[in-house]
Amino acid sequence: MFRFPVSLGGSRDETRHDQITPLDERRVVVGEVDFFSDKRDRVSRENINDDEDDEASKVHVKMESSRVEDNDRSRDVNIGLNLLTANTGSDGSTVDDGLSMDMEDKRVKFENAQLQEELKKMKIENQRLREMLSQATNNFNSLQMQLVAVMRQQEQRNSSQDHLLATEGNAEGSKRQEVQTMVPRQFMDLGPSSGAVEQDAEVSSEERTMLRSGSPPLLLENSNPRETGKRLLGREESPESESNAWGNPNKVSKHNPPSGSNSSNNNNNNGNRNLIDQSAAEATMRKARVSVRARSEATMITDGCQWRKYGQKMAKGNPCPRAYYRCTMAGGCPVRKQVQRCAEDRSILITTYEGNHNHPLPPAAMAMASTTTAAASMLLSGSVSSQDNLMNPTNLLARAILPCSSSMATISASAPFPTITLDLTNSPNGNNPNMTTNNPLMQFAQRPGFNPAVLPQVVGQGLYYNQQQSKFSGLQLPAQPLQMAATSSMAESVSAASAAIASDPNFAAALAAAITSIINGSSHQNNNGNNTNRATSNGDNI
DNA sequence: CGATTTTGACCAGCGC
DNA sequence: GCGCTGGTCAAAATCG
Repeated sequence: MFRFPVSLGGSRDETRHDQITPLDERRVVVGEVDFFSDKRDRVSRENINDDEDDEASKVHVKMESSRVEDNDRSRDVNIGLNLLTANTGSDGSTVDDGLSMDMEDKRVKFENAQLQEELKKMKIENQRLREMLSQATNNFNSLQMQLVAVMRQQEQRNSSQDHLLATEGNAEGSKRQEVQTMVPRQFMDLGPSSGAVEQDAEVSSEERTMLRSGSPPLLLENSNPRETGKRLLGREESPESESNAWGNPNKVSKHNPPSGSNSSNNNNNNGNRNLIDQSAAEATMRKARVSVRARSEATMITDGCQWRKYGQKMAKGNPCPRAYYRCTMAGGCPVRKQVQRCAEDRSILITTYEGNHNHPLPPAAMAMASTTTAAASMLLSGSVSSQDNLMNPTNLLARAILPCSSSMATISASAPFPTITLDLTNSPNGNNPNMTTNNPLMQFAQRPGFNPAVLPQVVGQGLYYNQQQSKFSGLQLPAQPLQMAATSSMAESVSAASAAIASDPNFAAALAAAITSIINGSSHQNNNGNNTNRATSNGDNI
């Protein structure tokens, strides 16, 4: 377990190495045998550097082929000129030139055929290498998930018996078994394919209604029905993307009283369960909000995404206006955020994220997405029970996301939306003065030149899971065991952290230490007297 | 000229 | 029913 972050990063590197090395070797074999000699003939003439790597040589191959064609054309041109000269002479010379031209043409055609054949081979090889790469990536993900499952098992073993899950009855036990088997499966499904997004869009509103009708009130209360009716139709997003927009659950919630009386119906729908789970999780994730408090003089924290401001309002009780932004990195991306300065301390910028990106993200933006997604998962997973102690998954996950989060991650019970607040202001009146010195993250954050507004990127850096991952992270479904929610959230958090290690070498050491401390601490965590986390479930459902 | 921001209007939920 | 509020829209203005 201690080696988890390191081994993950290492495994990823090794995986990459394992992937690349044979590929490179293979590529060298194919490339050198097929092209190198041919290349030398021309390279010697063209003074092309022989020290190119394989990728470059691949590109160069294409250039070579094109150059060959150019040379062929030039030959043709020269021949044509000769013919013109010859035509001015005797007929015999014309015949001779015609014969030589045929020979030349045949030779050129043969060379072209050879090159095309080699190109075909290269394409096939390239395809095979891609398949190998994707397979290796899938293997990596599955292994990662298995690791998370193992971690979770160990955590369960170490956790006390009065865990809040015990309150959910014995039936939970069987569900736990399901969790441990389903989670890796889910991760296996997190491949690059995006088809499931469309699948979600195809889930009928009735199914969603049934699903959500069994939700705890938390998952239902946040109806945002503004986007129903005419406005819904008038939105710029396509109907398909509309299903991913955060307005969609509102329509559903309108149909569903938050009574939770239909939960039995949900249990009867095991056939469509996975599909429904995903869509509902997605909807749930959209409703959850993650608020990041950071000290920044800028108007907006840097989170790597492209945002377009679509509104500004004066919020009650705050002299500072609240700005509304929408993600513009992809058309129909449902992610939005609100930016507002804190009324009490205007140096604090409060950024509230909502929704999940439906498009790949650059590394910097992945950070925000992964942080908010993991935090939302954390929030929702912890919302199932009113019991709150250190064994509550909320706290576990808070520690996973922010090892220093015992006093940094708070969940609002009063907000109209379930909102988790990641307080990165590190205010002097913080609850845990030792936090910043004991925690690698905060040590990192305290480095000179570190912008606290970018901390979310650092915390969640690298979780390159798009919609698929978001769905996975949102598996906190009403009919799903809480354990599953906790596991998935934990998995996501760990994934985010491990991805960060792999993607940000400068921060690898600090994060590795942080994650190590998390994992290590999970086995004996009830002792934290400094925990002041107000991780309470949203009040409406309690 | 396209993208982004500004800003007033509009809509729906909620409380009284 | 009315007013308040939060959230969104969309035309105009601005920016690069």
